[in-house]
Amino acid sequence: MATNGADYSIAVLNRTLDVLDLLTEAETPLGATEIARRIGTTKSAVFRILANLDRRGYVSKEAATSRYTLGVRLVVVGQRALRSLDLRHRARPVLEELHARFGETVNLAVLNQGTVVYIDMVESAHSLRTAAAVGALDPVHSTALGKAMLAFLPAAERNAQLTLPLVARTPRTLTAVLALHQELDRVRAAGIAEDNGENELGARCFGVPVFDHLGRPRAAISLSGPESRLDDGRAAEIKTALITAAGRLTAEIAGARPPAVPTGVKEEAACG
Amino acid sequence: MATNGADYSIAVLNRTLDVLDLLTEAETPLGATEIARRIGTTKSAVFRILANLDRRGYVSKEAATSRYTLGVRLVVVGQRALRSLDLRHRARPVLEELHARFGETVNLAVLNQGTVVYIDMVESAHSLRTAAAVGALDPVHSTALGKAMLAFLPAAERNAQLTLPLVARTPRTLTAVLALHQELDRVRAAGIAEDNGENELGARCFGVPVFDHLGRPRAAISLSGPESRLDDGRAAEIKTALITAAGRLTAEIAGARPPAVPTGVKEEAACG
DNA sequence: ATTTACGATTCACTCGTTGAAACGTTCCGC
DNA sequence: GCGGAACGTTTCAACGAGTGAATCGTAAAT
Repeated sequence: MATNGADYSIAVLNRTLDVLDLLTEAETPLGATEIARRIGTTKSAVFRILANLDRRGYVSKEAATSRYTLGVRLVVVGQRALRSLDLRHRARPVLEELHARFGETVNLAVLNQGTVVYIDMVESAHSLRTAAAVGALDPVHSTALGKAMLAFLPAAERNAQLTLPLVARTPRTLTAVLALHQELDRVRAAGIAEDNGENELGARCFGVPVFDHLGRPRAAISLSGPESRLDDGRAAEIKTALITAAGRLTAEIAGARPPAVPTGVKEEAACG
Repeated sequence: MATNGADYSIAVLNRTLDVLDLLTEAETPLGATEIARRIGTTKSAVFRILANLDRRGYVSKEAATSRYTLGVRLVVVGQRALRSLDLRHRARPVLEELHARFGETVNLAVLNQGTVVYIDMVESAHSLRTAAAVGALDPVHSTALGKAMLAFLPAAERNAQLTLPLVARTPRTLTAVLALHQELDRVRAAGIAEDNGENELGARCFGVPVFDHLGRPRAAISLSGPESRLDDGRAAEIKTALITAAGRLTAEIAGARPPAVPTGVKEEAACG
């Protein structure tokens, strides 16, 4: 499809975001030349962009080495972004309730740029536990959270969210697109996604999508823990509880909606 | 002085950061037209900027109303920015130690764009306590943290960090530039800044700067609480402990340095 | 001491951002 | 229910602005 091509794209702006994204991934401060090389531009362009970002506090230049890091202003903006996610506020009590009932780690995540972004969580008190962090990222295809949202996305968008090739996080990760799509069919039928050591060996996770008022998956909640504690005996109860919880959340953020398993999410524009 | 004028300024980029800064301040989602009006540009420019930011997840467009909020990607970048502040890691034990000893709220902050940015804190366990949040902002002129850093900044930069007019947070806030400079002279002489209800009535706070290897104030730590508990009796002990703690931190981040009260920070380039 | 590589700076070119104007839609008041 | 206002969206020609190749000075590497 696409009348597109280059939309409303602004070159400088995209390069700027490339710089920020690169600095976000980077483990260590980066120099202008290296940044230019990695994002495929010239030194001078990057240099000027960095000068602008620095002046505004969005990046920080190490005085000694002239290398750059993410700036303090991004902490301010990021915290503000986090607090303004009202989804997070509404989900809190639901997460806490699930945590109280099962004693395992409970997560809230959204889909962003083809990755799962953790927005909130309540960690298990067990010493052996799964743990994520706010703002942390995980692949869509190897997590219950990702698969839960993916499954209920219109087919076109679904593919757009996949980063090919599907990297194997563990030997169990589904790396074949076809296999993943079949898995997503199962998820859609069951209303719940499952991850058995596909993202991290020994960890099991159940994820359920939360929908907005248009019936589009806007987030997902999950419960995760070591396989040893999440045996099939407990699984059934947990799954039911998750589906109920997600339904309640959907009902709340969507206004008034069928809270149960949404069965009818058809491909593309289901306006019937 | 300035050969400047417009430096390496990039128009689109500055406008983009204006948009982000505006969305950061905003309490509610904003439309393109309103943003344009507030930052003084045309609708179409803002619209295109927003389209670009949206595509990258830096802002989020409410599907229903076409109004914009800070995006999830900023949560990711912001959390990363926070974690990459190694100052924060190093300061943690110092903050915890001060908190353990006095049982009051202890803060770590840096100067950014003329405001105090809280980077980390350990909150008092008392029910009546001062409380800030990571990423929160406060004025430089009304806080002990701000005054502590301001006092040791070269005169030129000091003025650059002041947002005039100095707004009165309380009746006690110093709003006269001259009075503030006199206060900063006292802070410089004492090596510690004090805030007696200047930022919030009933709250008292002591702040000490932390220096980098060039002797420039890079951060400040503070201890704050209700005036009722921070009486002059305890103040002396607290002040000494703060100065010692900040000295230790300075020594650590600056490499090896005179950890005690830095007395000789002269105006401009003190390379003697 | 020599070399290399980096950050910083310059400048003419031209490509891409600009802003005014117009379109379609939604929302409000009458 | 109807007019109007205000919004988000789209278009387009013009010129201002960002580009990148080349250069300088400096700091690290051999």
